[in-house]
Amino acid sequence: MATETVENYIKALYALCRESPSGEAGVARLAQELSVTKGTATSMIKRLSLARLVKAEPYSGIALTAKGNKIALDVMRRHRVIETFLVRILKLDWADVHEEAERLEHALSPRILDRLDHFLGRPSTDPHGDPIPDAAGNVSEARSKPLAKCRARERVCIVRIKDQNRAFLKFVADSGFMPGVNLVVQSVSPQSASLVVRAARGEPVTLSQIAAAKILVKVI
Amino acid sequence: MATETVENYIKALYALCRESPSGEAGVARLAQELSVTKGTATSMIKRLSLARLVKAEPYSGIALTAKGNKIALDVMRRHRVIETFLVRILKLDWADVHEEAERLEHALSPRILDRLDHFLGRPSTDPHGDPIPDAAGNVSEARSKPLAKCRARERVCIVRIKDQNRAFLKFVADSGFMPGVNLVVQSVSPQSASLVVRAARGEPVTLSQIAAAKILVKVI
DNA sequence: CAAAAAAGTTTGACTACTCAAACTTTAATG
DNA sequence: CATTAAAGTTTGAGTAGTCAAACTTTTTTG
Ligand SMILES: [Mn+2]
Ligand SMILES: [Mn+2]
Ligand SMILES: [Mn+2]
Ligand SMILES: [Mn+2]
Repeated sequence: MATETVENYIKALYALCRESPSGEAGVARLAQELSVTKGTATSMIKRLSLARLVKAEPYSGIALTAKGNKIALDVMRRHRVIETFLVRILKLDWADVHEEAERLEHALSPRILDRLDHFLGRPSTDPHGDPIPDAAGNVSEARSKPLAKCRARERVCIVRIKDQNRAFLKFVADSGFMPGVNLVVQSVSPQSASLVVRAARGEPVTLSQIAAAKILVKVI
Repeated sequence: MATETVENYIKALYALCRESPSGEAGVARLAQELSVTKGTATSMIKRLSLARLVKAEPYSGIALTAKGNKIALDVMRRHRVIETFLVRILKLDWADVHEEAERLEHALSPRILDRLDHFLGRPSTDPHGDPIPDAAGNVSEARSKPLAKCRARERVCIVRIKDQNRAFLKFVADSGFMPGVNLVVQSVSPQSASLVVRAARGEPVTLSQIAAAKILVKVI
């Protein structure tokens, strides 16, 4: 079994590879993500490479192998099932569960994970709208686009918040926004790089492009 | 925060001190309990001593300090709340939950522990009848005696099974015995070091003194 | 009580993980 | 394209935890 540290590196690598156009991660970002020095990250990459969890050439990009990818998906599955449990059953705050799941994700056995998943009714997404991979590692991401790309008068439904930052999640929730909530885009102002949206029975809220880029929606 | 390893040592020390007449633990038993060598245990004791979690003189007994005691009770609280959750909510087998809780007990934050405890209705004992310390570290052990000490025709109620061994728990459960179950002692045979007991609507079961010593009961 | 057994300690070595700091390679930019 | 800046690597050192094996102290027991 991969150690907690290895699982954290693999999960970070997965995310970095996703968001990089080349599909490869770099040591500097990885180190930053995990709050370790570049040297530490380099030596871990060497170990992961030896264990065939990543493919990496010196001074070049890092990519997960199939084995590494499966571990990343397993950890994400545990993380998201736990978040769902914490919010739905234990009524923890939406904004707090990420940190909690960050530790618990390493302590769940396959048996407990499955029971928990079953108890929750096999949820397909977590409280933030992040898709939950199934036990085999299949992820089905719902089609969506950033709210920032929407036009005035569009009617959309929030499907996902792509930021685990507590303050941001707090702000989003306080504005009445959550996956499943319907919005109307009232106006778009490219000059001020912001847009005004309104939930079903809520006040109009102004969002910067940056904030709106982290809210994924589908047209209804 | 104490590491997972330290928590396991402290918890083992707590149990060993309980069951020793002198109230002190020894390195050999500790090492055996944790499946490490005596040398490893010795060096850990030195570290725990430096951290003021135990009091220990070379070649003499080991005792927990107040600080160490509180950690032991915290870990036991987490362990038992988790076991209760696993059995009551996730429907895991009585005999399996100990191993699972052994890992999870190190990953629960105070916040999650409290929510879980609240969700379960602040249980006072775990599925094996072990008392759950409260958040302040108070334990209230129900008055009880070993089934092995009972006389023929006594009517008793099982309050606790003092053995986490899977095979033993399996046997006990298969015999229909659990905390809360009422028993009648049908006969006691000192010669064969065994006794025959019967649950309300169950077959008579023969138990060795050794097995009966691990089943705590109260007279009804 | 002397010899053997058990309990406890020390030493040297190893893995996993980490940092600081010096160093090398690659990328960016005037 | 020469010079910085950024990215990546190496080295030396340190902590946490572990083992094997030699050693010392205490306890048992014939
Ligand atoms: Mn984590
Ligand atoms: Mn999430
Ligand atoms: Mn444990
Ligand atoms: Mn128990």
